[in-house]
Amino acid sequence: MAKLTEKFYRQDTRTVARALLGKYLVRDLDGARLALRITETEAYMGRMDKACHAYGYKRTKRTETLFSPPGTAYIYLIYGMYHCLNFVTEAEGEPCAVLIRGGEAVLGESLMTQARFGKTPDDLSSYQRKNFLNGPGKVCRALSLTREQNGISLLGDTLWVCDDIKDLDLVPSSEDVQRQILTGPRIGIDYAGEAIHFPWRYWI
DNA sequence: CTTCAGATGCTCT
DNA sequence: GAGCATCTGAAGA
Repeated sequence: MAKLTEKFYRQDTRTVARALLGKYLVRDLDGARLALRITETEAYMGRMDKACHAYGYKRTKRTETLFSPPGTAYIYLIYGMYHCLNFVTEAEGEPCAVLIRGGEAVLGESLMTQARFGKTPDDLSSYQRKNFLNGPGKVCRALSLTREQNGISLLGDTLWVCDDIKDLDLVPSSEDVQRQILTGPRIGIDYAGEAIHFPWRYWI
């Protein structure tokens, strides 16, 4: 299994955020395998980024995970009922991360729709189908990720990223080709001062 | 297609 | 006590 290694995550956070686009996020759970193709990410640049939870090396119980080695999953609760999945990046001790904002289901879609709506794929509305994984809370719900998985390693056996769909014994579709990367400001960070406008959101 | 209100609980000041 | 890296269903255009 061609799992991305720590070296991949130990790069500039924006480089990682761009490189993750088109790669496959895999979740193994109770003997089942779920996978999605990553289509949207955001870079959170640590000590000098007012949008980052650990801005100025702020160290609290919640941000402790950001100080873990690159390749660690940082998962936190947001708005009382949703979760956001991040990958810790850069050298250990630099509290930087990439937020996984969106994807496309590749494997285990029916388990994902059950986790999201308690329905089979065929029973989704067209609106639900069209907007299935276009948000960080949706990604976590579909993959059954909560704070219980905060701090797990992406080098382990339950959650990881691979480069190529063939690593999952699946056949590439025309949708899987890498398309042009677009950039823009990050979402939902109105508190972040000048950092509001930094174009550190990436999507394909 | 868009807007809108409401849900819900943890985190840090 | 305030605010939050959000989502959903319902209603309107």
